Amino acid sequence: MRIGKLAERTGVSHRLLRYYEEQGLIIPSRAPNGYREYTESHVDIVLQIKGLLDAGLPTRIIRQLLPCLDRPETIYVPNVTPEMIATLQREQARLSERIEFLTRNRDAIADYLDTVLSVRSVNTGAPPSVSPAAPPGSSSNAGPGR
Amino acid sequence: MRIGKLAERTGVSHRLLRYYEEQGLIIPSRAPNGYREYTESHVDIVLQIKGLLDAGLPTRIIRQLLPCLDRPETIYVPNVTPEMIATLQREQARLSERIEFLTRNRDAIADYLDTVLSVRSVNTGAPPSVSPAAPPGSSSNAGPGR
DNA sequence: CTTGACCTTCACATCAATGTGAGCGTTTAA
DNA sequence: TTAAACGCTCACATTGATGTGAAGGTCAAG
Repeated sequence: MRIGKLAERTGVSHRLLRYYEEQGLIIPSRAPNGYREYTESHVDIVLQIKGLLDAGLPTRIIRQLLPCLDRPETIYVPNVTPEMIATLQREQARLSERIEFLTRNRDAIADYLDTVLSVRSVNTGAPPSVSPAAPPGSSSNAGPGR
Repeated sequence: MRIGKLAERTGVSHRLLRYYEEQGLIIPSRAPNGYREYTESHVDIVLQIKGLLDAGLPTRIIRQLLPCLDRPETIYVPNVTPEMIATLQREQARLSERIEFLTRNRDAIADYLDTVLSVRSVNTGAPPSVSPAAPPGSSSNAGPGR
């Protein structure tokens, strides 16, 4: 399929699809006339990219992650360097941290909503307290942060 | 404390602390000479902001979230509008989505690492080469629409 | 053949999060 | 009293993810 169709299927703009390509995240083939040609699997990949970007990961990392988020049989890359493994482990830890942090904050919001809604429905009495989320490991983030 | 101390305590640069202020995320008082004066609780708030930013939330949203993630005494339920509640509920859902997505991806990375490491420990010969990019048949995990 | 939809590249614009530095005032300590 | 260290504002620079538009090529339908 061509770029317009892929944009429609994924909800990602033409511009961004070209940007992803420029960043080395997708590599469409070209028709004789120069048009980009995408396959069905590109739909999944673009959705994946979109999700990771939305999750706050930079393209630089996504580029490294993508080959590892595929089906098990297709994934043994010949030249898997120790640095690559280290990067993945780091990123895995980073994701865990992020997940924890987001979870704590989501729960804090939930508590807040509970409090507000219950107080609202009763309209009097001392407002209960919710505990805030402590930020994770905090300073000196090794990787080049965003 | 003044801005230098806060920067040191939080690992956030002077410039960013002023930026957060400009964005309405922190509101220090001013000494007679114009210097910003921060309290102890600003340390926590800045750490909180840092974490949320790192988690991919924009300042615009953080601004709305912060009053709900604050210290117990401050949760005195101000004029909380229905729109505010709706925003929070939306953001809560968004956080949940993000958490799920990140979790799936983290687990996918974990699987990959497991595979690679176990293959590595058994592997005695050169692994067969594989097509460099975009192997067909990907359906591992489609991103959540948004 | 012309029109319109779709594609191409190139390039400038924008927004958020940061960095950096200039130019100037304040505090501190030798 | 002077220098170092710190603070202030203003403002331009940069990076990453996007938008937008110009100038033009391809192609199907009228």
